[in-house]
Amino acid sequence: MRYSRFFAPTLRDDPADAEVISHKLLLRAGYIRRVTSGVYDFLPMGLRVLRKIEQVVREEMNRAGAQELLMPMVQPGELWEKSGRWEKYGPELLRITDRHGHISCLGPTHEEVICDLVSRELRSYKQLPMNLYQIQSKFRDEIRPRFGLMRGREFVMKDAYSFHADEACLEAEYRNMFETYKRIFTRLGLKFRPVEADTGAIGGSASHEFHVLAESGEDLIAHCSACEYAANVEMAESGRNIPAGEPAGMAGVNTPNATSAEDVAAYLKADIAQLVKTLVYHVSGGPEDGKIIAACIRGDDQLQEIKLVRALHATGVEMASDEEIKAVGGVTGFVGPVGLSCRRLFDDTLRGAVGLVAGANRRDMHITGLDVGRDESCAEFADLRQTRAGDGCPKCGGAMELSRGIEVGHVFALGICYSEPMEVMFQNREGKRSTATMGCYGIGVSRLMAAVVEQCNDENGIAWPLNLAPFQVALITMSKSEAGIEASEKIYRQLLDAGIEVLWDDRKERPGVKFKDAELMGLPLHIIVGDRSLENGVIEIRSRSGEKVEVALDAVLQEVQSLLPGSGI
RNA sequence: CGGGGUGUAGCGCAGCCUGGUAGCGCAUCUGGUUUGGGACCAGAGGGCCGGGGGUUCGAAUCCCUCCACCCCGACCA
Repeated sequence: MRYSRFFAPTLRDDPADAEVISHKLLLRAGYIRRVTSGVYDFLPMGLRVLRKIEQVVREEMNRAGAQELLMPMVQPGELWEKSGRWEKYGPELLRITDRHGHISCLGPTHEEVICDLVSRELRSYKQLPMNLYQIQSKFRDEIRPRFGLMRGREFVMKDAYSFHADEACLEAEYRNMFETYKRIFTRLGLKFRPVEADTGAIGGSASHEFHVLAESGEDLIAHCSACEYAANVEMAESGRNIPAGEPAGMAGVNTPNATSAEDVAAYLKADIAQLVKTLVYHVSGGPEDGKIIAACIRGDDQLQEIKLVRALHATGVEMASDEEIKAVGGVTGFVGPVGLSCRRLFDDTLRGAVGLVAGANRRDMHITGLDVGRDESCAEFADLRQTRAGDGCPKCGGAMELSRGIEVGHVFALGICYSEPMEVMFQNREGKRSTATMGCYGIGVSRLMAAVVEQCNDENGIAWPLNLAPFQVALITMSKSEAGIEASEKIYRQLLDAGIEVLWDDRKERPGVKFKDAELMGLPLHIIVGDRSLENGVIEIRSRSGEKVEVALDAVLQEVQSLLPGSGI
């Protein structure tokens, strides 16, 4: 491709509305442009990279025995009514009505469509197992799209769905996909970590997320410094960590205007770990739907709401209003477990803890000497706190660490939560009708593009790995001489004939501009044709990372090929 | 939806407080001089100052309202 004809508008300044490095660089280097909130154009360079990522994913999925197909983006509403998700999914599902008044939606995921397809064709256990996948655009009307490709509303996803005659077969495929994902992210050159995860809205039994480690990641993951244990903090089992208080009788104490745990601890000169924070929530979904509950944790801990939701078998929780707190006998700012008229859950850490300080449910009052085991005989305990760095690993006792991650993949063992309502049935070995058991496996392909940039960049721009770069070679012609043009033409032809992707910067620009653009775009190899080296009969070849060699004009192709292992020579 | 912020040329910004009909840098176009790390000189084009309403002789500027975008929280690949 000749740069003079190529549509890759680069920007000198960072766009003001971009926050994270991948968003800034992908905009500046001419890979993407925003169309509307969370929706992007992939310019020619961006599409080239996206296709390369897709190809890695496709090759590994095919190798793992999955089959590619393509399903529609528009899906009929009835299918979602059948699975029960028309009600459950919420406003993230963009619902549309056609001219006939027929209700459809834009697919945020494809369990319904694939189940519908498979249920029509599946007859015998002999057809199983089967793993079908697609690489396709999804639409989720996200509350807050942000960070460019990292959280779009429309995005490219690889989604795979497997069907099995029994649990053991599903487990085998789950492991197969787990290993496949490790291969994919390794081939993409990423530092990543698989972690145990919540199953969330998709549902099912087992689930792992794959996180690319990056400061800009939106997720917090907890991982052991000594063993392999790693989990999303939403999920990570936390150690016991009982505060070391002295037993005492319960007593009331004045704490004027001290509402936060920090204030109370400071006022009473107590260790903040001895405090009990009582958080009051309004529950939605599950057996406690619409009720108010209280959750108690240590003063220096954070409540992990997802854990609370799971403990209640609910779908969500929301901080209760002042009125709701009052209705159960609490006083905002001075809420404590003693005397509340709602269901109360205590974090495991408080089991056996003594000499605690808690709100007294009276203005400007706390109580001291609380002993949950003694004073709350029918207390319920659950793991509610968020894991902190330094906590003991639940598997080996080693120290836990926290890192930020970008979720780029997620595997679920679904069981029959979709196949049952969608009636994906087959005749088993005994001749009986049986429901297929399912797994599903997602990879955020366009998000991966951002994740790679988050890990591969420097002060000059993007630094693509060789196998993902939109062009492997930037041919930079600085010479205006006839010999220089001729040499450039020759190299350009040779590389094209050899199947090497080359962007020939034939623009009438000064050398600095061309270097800056090639570096900003992140092209891995730069071939420089300039009068200075031409006079010595050589051409300069530099890598994006700085190494440089000089070779004779006739040796350029060979040298480039040696630097591009597996480039299709 | 709640909290904070921003909308002025393709990009980055000033002007607004204290109303007088729009400016700077980069980019673009023309001519010239340059040419191994984002050149220089001369000239030029490009703006319903986010939209609507109001106040005023007069609004980018003051008031009301709507919209869009960004950041922090609940969603997820």
